[in-house]
Amino acid sequence: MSSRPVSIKDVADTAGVAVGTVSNVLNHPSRVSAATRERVQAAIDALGFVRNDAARQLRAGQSRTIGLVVLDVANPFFASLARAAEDCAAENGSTVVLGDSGQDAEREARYIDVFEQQRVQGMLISPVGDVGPRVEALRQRGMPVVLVDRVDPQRRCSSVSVDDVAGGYIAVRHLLEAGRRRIAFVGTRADYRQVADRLAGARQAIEEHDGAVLEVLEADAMTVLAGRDIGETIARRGHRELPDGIFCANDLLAIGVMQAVLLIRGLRIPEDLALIGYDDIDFSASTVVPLTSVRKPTELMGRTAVELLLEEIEGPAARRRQVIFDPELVERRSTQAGVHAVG
Amino acid sequence: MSSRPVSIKDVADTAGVAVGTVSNVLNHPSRVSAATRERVQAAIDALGFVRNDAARQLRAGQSRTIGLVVLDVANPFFASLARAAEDCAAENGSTVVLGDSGQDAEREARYIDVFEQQRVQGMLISPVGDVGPRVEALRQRGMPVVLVDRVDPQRRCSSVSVDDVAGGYIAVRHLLEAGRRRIAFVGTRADYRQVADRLAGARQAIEEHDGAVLEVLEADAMTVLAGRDIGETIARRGHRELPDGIFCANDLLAIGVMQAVLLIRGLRIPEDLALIGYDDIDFSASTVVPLTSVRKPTELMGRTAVELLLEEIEGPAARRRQVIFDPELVERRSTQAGVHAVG
DNA sequence: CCGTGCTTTTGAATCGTTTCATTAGCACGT
DNA sequence: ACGTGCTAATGAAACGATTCAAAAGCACGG
Repeated sequence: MSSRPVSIKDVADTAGVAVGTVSNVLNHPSRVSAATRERVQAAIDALGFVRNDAARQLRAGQSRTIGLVVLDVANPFFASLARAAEDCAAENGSTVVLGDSGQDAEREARYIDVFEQQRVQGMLISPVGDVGPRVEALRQRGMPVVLVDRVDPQRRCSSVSVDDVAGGYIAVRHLLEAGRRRIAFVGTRADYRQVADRLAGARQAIEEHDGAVLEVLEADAMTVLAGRDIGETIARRGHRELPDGIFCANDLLAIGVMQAVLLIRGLRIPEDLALIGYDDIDFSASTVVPLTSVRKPTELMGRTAVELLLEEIEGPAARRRQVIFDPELVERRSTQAGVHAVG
Repeated sequence: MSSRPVSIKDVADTAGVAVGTVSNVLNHPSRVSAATRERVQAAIDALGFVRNDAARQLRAGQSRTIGLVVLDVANPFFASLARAAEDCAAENGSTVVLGDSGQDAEREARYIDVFEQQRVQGMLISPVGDVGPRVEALRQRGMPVVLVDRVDPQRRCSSVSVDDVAGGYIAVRHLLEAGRRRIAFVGTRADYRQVADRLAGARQAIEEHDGAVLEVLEADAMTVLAGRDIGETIARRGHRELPDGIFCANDLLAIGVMQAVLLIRGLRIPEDLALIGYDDIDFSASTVVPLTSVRKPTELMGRTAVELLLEEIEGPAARRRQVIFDPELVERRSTQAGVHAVG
């Protein structure tokens, strides 16, 4: 039974060198002669020595860890953002540890506290509610913070986010370019700013195009079921009142709409009706008619967030930057051009 | 500009007490008089003191953190397992930090190393490949480890996992109880043990039931697309060769099969064909015909994993336990009883 | 005034590493 | 033999918290 954890001192004794030498083998191998290096390495292996990060950090005053607090790991957006952040951090010799707040402000606070006590190099936070004061306090104590998927209205810290107005614009312009003119927007009642932004973008695209009209349909929720309800009411309309292009505020709604219009009325997508969603969830590639969608540049966001953070870690005086990405269109069959059955 | 991080010494000076007293305020408030406690607290607030976990840990020799290494945070199973583990850990005064190996053995190894250097209390690992030797080494150095979603063949450490044979059995028995007799199993060629186990369970249920027959259909992959291919070949069969119950090795396959049989042949689910999947992914509740599925007791697994780990942390001599859960059936319309159109 | 039995406070020692000024060792030219 | 200029190795100090034996403070009875 192992009695006591193996320390650098034990290694030094076994190898017959001073502790400083062992430390040098670990951190500055070039300063140590090859022979000694080997002897020390042998002792390390024999004893199963593992560096104590607490002591190392205490002395160094800094760790090589980045804390990432996300709203919901189950959300593929955050999952793949985390993946990208980890990759980028690894390339820079750091490690990302993940905390899942689960949309709970209390848990979020706990993770922020834990990470601060652990003296992480910095934090990436996708905040639940208003973390303004909290972030302000962190910054005052010199902790670098970058907001993810949210901008700081007061520009106190850097952030990466996505322009949902641009996303809505892209989506509807795509419908217009495919020859559609009677466009419907399906979303909830501005619960989220995001929905309102997407609608604003949609309006903008419509206004730029003579003869295009936009109709707004309000769903109960952002779910497949709510989408199916909307789809059913659309499917029951007379031929003249049918839209020829539908933009849904997220993919779940779009999938619901698709299920309803295909099955109830037997409408054809995209011939009778072009359909576009938002978020590009995994499933959208696998629907009966593969769904065109708008997606955030997730990997890019993750990498950029880490880069902004490292920038600030290296030069605390660095200017705060709000990086706002444009989302990108993912074209699939649901909006295929050239098959519009002009009615 | 803050010059130097605030230490317990600074707090002591400001409050006019000794460092030991400040430490006592933080860790054993009852030992300190109310007046002093208040004075110290005021100093802490004024200076914005945050405990240095590295120093604390160095002295204490142990942290209050549990490391969780998962195969893929984007997988909802792990996401919700992590959530449950966090809850359970929080109730016991610990915090879970998450590392995503992304099915990459190298990243997995990195996280295990980092967590060991951080001297976490213990680790929960859902291993990529064979972590036998690695885990063995960890254990030798006294690091408690619990495997998740995998058993250690050599029983060296505790584990929580799911009995996929039982899952396959439950699924097919459910079909049989709904009056189906010509059952088809859709899966891949034993890529994963899991698929083989589910098939074994299916066979077992069939054997217990006179007059029931099982047909095995081999898909190219565990995807919606592969399921659609299988569904198409089924849909093209003559009436007599049609199965009346299909068990798919996962929900994606089942969804593909559903798309194909509904659209191509216009078969009715569940009247003509009962369909059951596996995993109970979010989407299965939202398919055109809501899909019956088999799910792992995710939350229970997360909590149990943490409990086993804590058990071992508290009493390193505790017996290793392999906890194997039975999966549970989630009934939805795709297997609804009493609507079988007997052919 | 002093001893006794409390509670409260003190501060040095400790954890395991890194750092860095110092010493040791060695080769070479004079 | 001795200084010079290297490289390699040494070991004490420092990081910031916790712990704990010891000291201080206090109330009270004799």
